[in-house]
Amino acid sequence: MGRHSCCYKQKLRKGLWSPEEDEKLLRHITKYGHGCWSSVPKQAGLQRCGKSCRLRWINYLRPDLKRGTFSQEEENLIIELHAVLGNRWSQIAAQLPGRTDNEIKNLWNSCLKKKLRQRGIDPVTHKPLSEIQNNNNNNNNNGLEEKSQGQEKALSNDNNELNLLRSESSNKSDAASSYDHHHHQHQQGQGLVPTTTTEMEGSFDTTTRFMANTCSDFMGNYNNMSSYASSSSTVTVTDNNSNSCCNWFTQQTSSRPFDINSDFTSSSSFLPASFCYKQPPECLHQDMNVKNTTTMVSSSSWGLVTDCSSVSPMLMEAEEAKWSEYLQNPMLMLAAVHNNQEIKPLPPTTNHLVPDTLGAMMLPHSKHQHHQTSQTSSTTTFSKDIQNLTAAFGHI
DNA sequence: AATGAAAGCAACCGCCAGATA
DNA sequence: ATATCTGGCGGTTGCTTTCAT
Repeated sequence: MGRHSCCYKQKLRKGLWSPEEDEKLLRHITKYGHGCWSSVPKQAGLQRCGKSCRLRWINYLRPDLKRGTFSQEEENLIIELHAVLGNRWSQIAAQLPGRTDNEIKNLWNSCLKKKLRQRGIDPVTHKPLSEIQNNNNNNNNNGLEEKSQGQEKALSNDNNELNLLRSESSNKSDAASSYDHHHHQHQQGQGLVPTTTTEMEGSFDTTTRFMANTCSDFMGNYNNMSSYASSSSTVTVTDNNSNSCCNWFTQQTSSRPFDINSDFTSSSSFLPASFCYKQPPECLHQDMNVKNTTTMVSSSSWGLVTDCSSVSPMLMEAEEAKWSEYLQNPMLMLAAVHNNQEIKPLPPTTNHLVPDTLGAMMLPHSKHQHHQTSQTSSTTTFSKDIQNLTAAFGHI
């Protein structure tokens, strides 16, 4: 139990991936999709287990990965999300496009925990350390509390942390200012919450920003464009009617063993049609200069031509958000908590949509589609995905 | 320059849940 | 109903790089 059958097989390579292996895997997945991961290594000619291939793709080869150092805003977001979600790294990662759960987990364990302790905040409970010590002194029987550190207790202290984060953000670096500037543009482009623009012009209001981002998530993984906007090669495309928006960007791949960007943009045979667009959809207005003739689209941008107007009221009334939405969009919960709104217990059944940061449309065998499509070939499902994309964009 | 410690990071391990045979 | 397979997640390990002495 616990060990996958593929791991029993002999002669499977372990350890670091070579560039040749990366290229094999990348070529295979971009051409056929991953389909059943257990069959990927055989089809791709790799001496690896499917699990290893999956991990390598998710954590390193995915074309929508951002990489690079985390911005101050990203760190703050992670801290706040951790206060709400605990060690649910995948859910936290879902709120940070281009970041992997592994990356965030590493950051947390190696850096953020330490930072919080230095600020006098317990990284587990998100409470002030002094308070924790007092509790320990007053009540030695705190084992249960430690274990249940849960979210309500963490949330009750969230304001402390928020204040700290806000004060830190008020002294944010130039880079962070740039980040906000771009984010502001993004917000305007989205036309989501009217109050957002005003608030963004003032102090950094995380909750407002989260809500805006959450709206984007809710409408199809179009989220956190600001993180892409921090890239010098970002192209923002907005719809003047404020009902749809788009952010076209080129991938930054400087830290990679080989230049995926150049591969993707210069070698059409290496790239499936759905990955590459020669030009943005005609219905969109391009308001920034394009540095590359070929533009990559983040998988998290799939479905970004959406009508947000139907969602904003829901977000503006977080109290109407059901638990399924809280689970789906933790920022909704965070926003509700910040507004002192009641969060009712989890209903017995939740039938929520789960955002897939990779984009279920792009990769045919996401968790929620896998079993529906497992009977069909990966080629067929990929074709369907392209059809979906065509439907979403009108044309490719 | 050498060396040990610390930090950063990639990858593996073990477990779980859902789907399928 | 049960066993098996598979994808996914969080915890952990171990290697590499950076830093301090």
